[in-house]
Amino acid sequence: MAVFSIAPPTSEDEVLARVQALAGLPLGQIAAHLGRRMPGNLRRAKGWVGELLELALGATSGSQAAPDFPHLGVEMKTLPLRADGRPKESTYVCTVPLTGFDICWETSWVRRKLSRVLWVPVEADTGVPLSERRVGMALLWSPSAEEEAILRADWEELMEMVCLGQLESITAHHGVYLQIRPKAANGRALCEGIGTNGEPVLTLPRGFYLRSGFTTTLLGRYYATGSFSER
DNA sequence: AGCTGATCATAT
DNA sequence: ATATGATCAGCT
Repeated sequence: MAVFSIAPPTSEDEVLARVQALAGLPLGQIAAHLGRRMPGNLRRAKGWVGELLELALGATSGSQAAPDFPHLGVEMKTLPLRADGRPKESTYVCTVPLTGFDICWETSWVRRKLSRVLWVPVEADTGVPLSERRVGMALLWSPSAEEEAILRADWEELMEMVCLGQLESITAHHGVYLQIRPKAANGRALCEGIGTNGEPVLTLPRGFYLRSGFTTTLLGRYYATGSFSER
């Protein structure tokens, strides 16, 4: 079957209708419908599930630095779930601007990315074959005032360290909801950062991630007693 | 078992 | 190299 594309949705309601139609479907069925190859596992295809769902929903992805649904300002994130329904991984948000020019939360990349997110839970229990893992009920989310206040505090604390040349002392232990971790092809990948004396240095590229504890709480509000793919 | 640090693939 | 999509795997 040939790969074909699906037109971008024109409203949030359309996004929701499409993603709700996927709820309960196994990834193998979605992949077959879209003519996508099924990897045996995700070891060498870590982004496969996210790319499949982007295609299925009509996201105009690619590697452009834009939301998945640019016209709607909506970002889509898959959320891999353990057998018990809790997210098993943190969620990558965006690259950390290591040259320190992004100093305003209001206009920050993190805030823009997280302003409107379509969370799409997907079964990720390694005991279940990839093709049999099902899509869950999605959640279209914006941070509450309380959530944003904590995200902002995390971001400001972390970015202050970046700007002050304290990058090398930042570990994944910093931050309540947000953390900074390496985000690179490998340990030899380098980019420019700020050294301890303000001088340019080469360092490992980093990314902002949302802790899985945060996304667990997000889902918990909506899936308190519900089943995986039905509300 | 959960978490941190490291890594994999693809497009531009 | 930097953006997109993330998960892997070793250590505590």
